[in-house]
Amino acid sequence: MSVTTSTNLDSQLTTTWGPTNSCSFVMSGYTSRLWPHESQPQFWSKYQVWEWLQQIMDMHQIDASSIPFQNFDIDGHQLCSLSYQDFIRAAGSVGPILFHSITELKWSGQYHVEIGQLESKPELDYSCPFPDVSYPSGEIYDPSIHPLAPAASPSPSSPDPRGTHLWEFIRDILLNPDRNPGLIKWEDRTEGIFRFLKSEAVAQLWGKKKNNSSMTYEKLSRAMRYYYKREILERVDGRRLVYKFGRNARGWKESEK
DNA sequence: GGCAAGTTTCCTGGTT
DNA sequence: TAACCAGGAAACTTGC
Repeated sequence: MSVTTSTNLDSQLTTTWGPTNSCSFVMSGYTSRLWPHESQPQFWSKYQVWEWLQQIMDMHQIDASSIPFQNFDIDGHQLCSLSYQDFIRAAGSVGPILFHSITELKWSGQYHVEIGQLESKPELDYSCPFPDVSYPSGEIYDPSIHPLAPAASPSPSSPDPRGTHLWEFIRDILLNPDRNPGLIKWEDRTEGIFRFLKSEAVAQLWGKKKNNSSMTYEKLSRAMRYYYKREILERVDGRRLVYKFGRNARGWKESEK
């Protein structure tokens, strides 16, 4: 049995980078480690469900790879309709934790409805950092075409009119933190130093973009290392999962925005 | 079809 | 021991 409407990576990515809620991200400000209790989980988007999962993983220090996120390619309404057994089936030993969390949130949301007299649907309340940006429904977000990111600059040696190179893909994730749910983060923004937080997740995203479901971080990192020679990346010795943009990488500096 | 660029895949060996 | 890093070699994909 699967609680997911689709278990393929496509759906997972739609969840991660999906257009529908690309701007609806109050939750990106999760710095307090709280999701908006005002936002009833019934109204969550797929993206928000995914973020909630990430937060649970973080809070309980559970390895994100220990549950199949694609099993949660569902929106808040569907999530709330899952039974305890459904959670067990979908997330194994993590299921009870998820069930407990969502139950609490449902009660919390119900309480807010009662006292708040259905003030407004949370989805309508989301601020959008990119008000001019909209994505056609059903289209997977491609960070390389986001207006905030400089147009994917041609690679130093040859332009690729079709799309993004790996380093541009990485750069564009970094430049769009609201769509970067803890995958990669800047270590030193001014120096161009960044670190992979979820290396395998990034690899899967890259694999999705290249239509290659067997992509792994091992392979991705090999491609990254080829950039050293071309000075698109520089080595950062002694630090795992840490890379630095080199002199031939374009478009990552704030001054270049 | 040939070529080049940019990966992708596999591998061995070293480091953390 | 696992995960990651480094880099060689060959194969593959794509555009020209």
